[in-house]
Amino acid sequence: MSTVEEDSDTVTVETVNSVTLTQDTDGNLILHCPQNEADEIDSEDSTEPPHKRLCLSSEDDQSIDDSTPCISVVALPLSENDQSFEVTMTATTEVADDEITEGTVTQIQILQNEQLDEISPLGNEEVSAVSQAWFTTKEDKDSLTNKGHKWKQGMWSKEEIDILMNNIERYLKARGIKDATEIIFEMSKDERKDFYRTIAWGLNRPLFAVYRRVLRMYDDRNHVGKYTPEEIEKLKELRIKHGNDWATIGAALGRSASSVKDRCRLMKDTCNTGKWTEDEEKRLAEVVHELTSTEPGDIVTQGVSWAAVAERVGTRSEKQCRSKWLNYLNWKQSGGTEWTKEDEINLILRIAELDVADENDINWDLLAEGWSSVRSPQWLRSKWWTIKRQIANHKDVSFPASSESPAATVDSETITLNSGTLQAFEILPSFHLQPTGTPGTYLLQTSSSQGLPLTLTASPTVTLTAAAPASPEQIIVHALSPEHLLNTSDNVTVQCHTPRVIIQTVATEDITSSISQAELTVDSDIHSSDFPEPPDALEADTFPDEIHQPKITVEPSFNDGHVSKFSDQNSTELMNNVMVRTEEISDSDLKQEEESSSPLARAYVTEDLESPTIEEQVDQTTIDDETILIVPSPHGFIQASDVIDTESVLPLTTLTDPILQHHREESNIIGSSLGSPVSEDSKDVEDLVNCH
DNA sequence: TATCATGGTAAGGGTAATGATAAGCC
DNA sequence: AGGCTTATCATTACCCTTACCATGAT
Repeated sequence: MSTVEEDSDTVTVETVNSVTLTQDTDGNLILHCPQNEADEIDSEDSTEPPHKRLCLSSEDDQSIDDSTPCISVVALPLSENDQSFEVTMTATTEVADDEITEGTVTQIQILQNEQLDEISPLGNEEVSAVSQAWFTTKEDKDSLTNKGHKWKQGMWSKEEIDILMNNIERYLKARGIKDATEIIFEMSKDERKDFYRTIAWGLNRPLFAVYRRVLRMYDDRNHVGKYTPEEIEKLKELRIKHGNDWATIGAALGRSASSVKDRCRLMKDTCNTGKWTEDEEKRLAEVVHELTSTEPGDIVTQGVSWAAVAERVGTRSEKQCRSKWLNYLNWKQSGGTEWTKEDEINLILRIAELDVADENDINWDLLAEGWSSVRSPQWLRSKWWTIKRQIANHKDVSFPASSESPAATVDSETITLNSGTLQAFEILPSFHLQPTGTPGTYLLQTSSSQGLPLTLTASPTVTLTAAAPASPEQIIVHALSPEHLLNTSDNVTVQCHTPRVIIQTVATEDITSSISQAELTVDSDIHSSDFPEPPDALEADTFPDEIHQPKITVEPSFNDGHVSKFSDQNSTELMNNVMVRTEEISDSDLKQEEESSSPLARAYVTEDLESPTIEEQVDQTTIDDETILIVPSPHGFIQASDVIDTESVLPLTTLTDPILQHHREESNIIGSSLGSPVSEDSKDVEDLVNCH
């Protein structure tokens, strides 16, 4: 039991356990409390959050008066895996920030979540064995690992930086210090005692990592930018004069010590620039193999001392050597193949399949293994980064996290390719693809009148099925009569027998041109009987406050179809997948749409560019992995705020046999126009409209 | 004196972004 | 041929970990 108090006031917050009190940007106080250890052992079933144990009391009953802050407490269980919970407290009378002194915080900030497993009975000695320990040696780390500690490594996430900044901000306020640089660069060790420990609260990083991060952040000689030729010249002189005294050199140049150190690493009098000569490449290969005791043709991506390699190569820096080797030479030597569009899609699919919570958790070595067109794990990682960068908002897109904040994770992934293959790849915010109680099972929620192009099977289970596209360019036809959805129930459960749902965005002109030369694919639901009944948890009571909205549950059944499946075999297998596709249309487009009542302009069609006949496609539906669903949105993706009227979505009924029959007749002709990207001929669109 | 806590430096492996250039397309 | 776009190769500023050291307190 620990006691938390606002030292300047009368309110005491008591809990049976240790708590962490933090403050968010809105000024709300966040009380974070780990569940009592005794309750949490293997308690998957014990879903009762411990918030009932919280109690607020007044420290001094007599002192209660108008100035006593009234604090409301809301307990928010965080997740099923995290036995801790979060409490948001709102004070109705203002609690000044500087009243929360550092001393108070020291008492409050005892533990945060399950990683802080050494609960101190007194509260202020132990915070985290990780964030409070200055450890850099292997023994220290092994020791902590053996005790069951885990900590984060690698690049800092935005969230971590936010926590750090908040901590620093609070520290400054508590001490009445304006600028953190005073503490970091001017104060003596003694004066800033506990500074780093205090600001490391809530961060699951070694104290040393926090220290480094803070130094860099507040060093105004860092992030100065590109070195000018004059600076380079001066740097060379200083180097001769001061050797490896980076601090002195940096001070003379107005750069940080690490900056000048790093810059010097890139400079070598004997360094060539530009294209590598054959001789240089040959030398590099020989040196790498010699130093790593490997043979030409072996794949070497780790354990290379690049400084030593560069020394031996002579004409290139360590960075140049490393880059050349990992991005080209090793791959070339070991008989690598060219990277293709299919590889790109395959990469996206495989990463999606990994279902990792953090991009840093991706094992690139494993992913690259046996993939002949991947030049190295490092290269693959940068390839992924390049793909991601092709979307405008990639910086706002967080990687899907599976367990924390369910609604904000899966639904925010957006990966757009501007190549000719996939126009986009995203899980739409509007769909609220929310994890349910069943692992791997999500609730896909749509707006109320939205008719998704789904194929209904036995009610209430709706089955997503896919026609088989022959290439990534294909759009698969799928539609669902809105009446079906609405008649069935307000909550429709859809089970999807596919590895994943990809929600794809296409521009209006893209789909128009697609339609113009498209051939329709017969809608096939031959797998409908294979699907198990949905768990009860997915029924109507899942979202009691939104029962008027159709809900579609998508249950991915991840298979082990990996590189081997996609890379070398017929591409017809490649996109036998379920996709949810949206269209990018402007508001005026929507308006026009309503006026003209021509939803068929965005019909669900299959653009078959590679399969010669419709029959062949139907046969391929036996390998349904993905389906494309097309839903219009002015944003290119459906936002929660989008109002999607039924009119703007093609109902299933318009894709019944007459149309399909019509296109079946034409398919042999159109199907021969392989790869032709755009056709001005809009006959198919007109046909669809007419049929409607 | 030995040990620990704390703060610090240097080396080097690595990432993310940009620049330069080649290749492809119209 | 020339301009434009895209892909690839090369470069570099910055990031992070590891190993090790210094110093003062206990």
